[in-house]
Amino acid sequence: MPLSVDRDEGAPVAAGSREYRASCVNCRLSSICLPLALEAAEIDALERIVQRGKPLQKGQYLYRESEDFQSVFAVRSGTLKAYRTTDEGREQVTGFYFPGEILGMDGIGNNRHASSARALETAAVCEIPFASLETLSAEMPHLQRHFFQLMSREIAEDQHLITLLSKSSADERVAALLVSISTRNARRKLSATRFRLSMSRVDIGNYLGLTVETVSRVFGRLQKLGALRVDNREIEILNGDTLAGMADAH
Amino acid sequence: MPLSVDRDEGAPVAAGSREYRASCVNCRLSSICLPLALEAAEIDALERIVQRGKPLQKGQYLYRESEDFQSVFAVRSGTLKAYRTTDEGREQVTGFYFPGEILGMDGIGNNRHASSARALETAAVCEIPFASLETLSAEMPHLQRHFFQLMSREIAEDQHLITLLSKSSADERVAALLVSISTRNARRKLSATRFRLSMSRVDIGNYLGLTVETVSRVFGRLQKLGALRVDNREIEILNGDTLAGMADAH
DNA sequence: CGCGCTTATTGACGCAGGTCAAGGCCCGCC
DNA sequence: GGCGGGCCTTGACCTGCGTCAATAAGCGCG
Repeated sequence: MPLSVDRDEGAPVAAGSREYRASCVNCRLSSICLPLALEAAEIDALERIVQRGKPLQKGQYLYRESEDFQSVFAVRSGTLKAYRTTDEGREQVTGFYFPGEILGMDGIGNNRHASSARALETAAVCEIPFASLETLSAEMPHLQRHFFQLMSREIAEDQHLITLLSKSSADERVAALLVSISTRNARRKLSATRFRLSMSRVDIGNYLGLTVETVSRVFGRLQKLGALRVDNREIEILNGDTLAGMADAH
Repeated sequence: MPLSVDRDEGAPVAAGSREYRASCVNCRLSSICLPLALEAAEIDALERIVQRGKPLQKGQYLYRESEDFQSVFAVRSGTLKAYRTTDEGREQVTGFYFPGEILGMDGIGNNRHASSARALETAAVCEIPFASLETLSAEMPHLQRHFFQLMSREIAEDQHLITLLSKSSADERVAALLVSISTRNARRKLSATRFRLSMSRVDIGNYLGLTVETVSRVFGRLQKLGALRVDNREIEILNGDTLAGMADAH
């Protein structure tokens, strides 16, 4: 019996049509995605540049490494992973993206995507053409600031992951990921203690610099400790403090 | 006998006064630091907001984690390291910054510095108050774009480091760092094959997620392979191809 | 509703790199 | 120029996680 069910969160509250043109105004995620300080007219202007495509199926690419960079994307529903492929063909997952979060910003630097992104489950995204965003930012200080901030936070998060990879044990890494997912769920008013992982053990391991086997064993250990209940991809956090303690130990 | 000597590179070509107000126009690093497309009037405007402080001595802080964020900084001479301290007091070096490079951008996200920065040797920096930079960016599209690009590249570089930490052996990590330093030297018209490391083995190890002992052993191995000549902090790259091959193996 | 594939768990074993310890060297300072 | 404290190297040993292998448990699909 599943512990929880994720629903389609990005959809405007009272829309439900097959049309993909939803509005930021009605979007439940706008508080995460947009600068709070925008005024109605500004949201309107922004709204006009945002494009909505048809949903991505599980496994479909949103963009691929070294493709021309045109847009950044906001997740409306579902989860995506971003990853880079090294010359020798190995993958490194660089992030998981949940509803309300923005991805693709690593492509701005040299006008081509520095990573690939694909859907971990059926997912919908808003496309934000970067050229328009730049123009608009020059006119709307709040928006400009917001994007500087978003990018800066991405840097700070990457640095957090760097620290994790460089200094933490397998247990600490997994705990940190679970805490991160839990926190981000809470931000989206979902349960912080029960959720379904949208990513496989392989993806988790890849992201955290561990093998599948190790991830699996860590889940086992955390369960034995009573911090967690794991039923395949369903997770219940039984002791958030223990977990948080491990997550930023060291 | 030292293999090479680094000189003060940031100084304007023909200045040499004790005054700290130098000009971007004369700065030999402007091609790295500034957007190429700026016009004279624009450089002038930028120039007016840039502040130059007195040089930092080795070990001095440029800024500290969780201090109020006011400015980003461009390195004029010397080298700095940026690092974060985890709750338990461990350090993680997140980057080394050479002349022409910009640091401090991770503080924009929540108006406080996400890392600390200190000088690895005597160093001079240009301070760029971020509020002024924002205002100016709104008026100068090239500048706005330049900063978006700088931040994006920082993200891409962090992701590179993530991959390195997650997937590479000790040898590969050290090789990658040396290649990176070499490339950045070349960009600044310094020797790509002979240079003096401004950071200690401890810093290198910390940055790469290795212990000092391992770093030392790797230097030994690379030397035995004939890829390198190491004399304390003096490095001579004897076989760049071997090194580059190792750096992005995997 | 059962076949086959992908995903996850569990165990046995080996090794890269961490840890501990000892000794040498560089460099600033008196 | 000699003293002292950091920095670097080297060796011996240990361990956490990777590797390999076998089994089980989910899940789409006919």
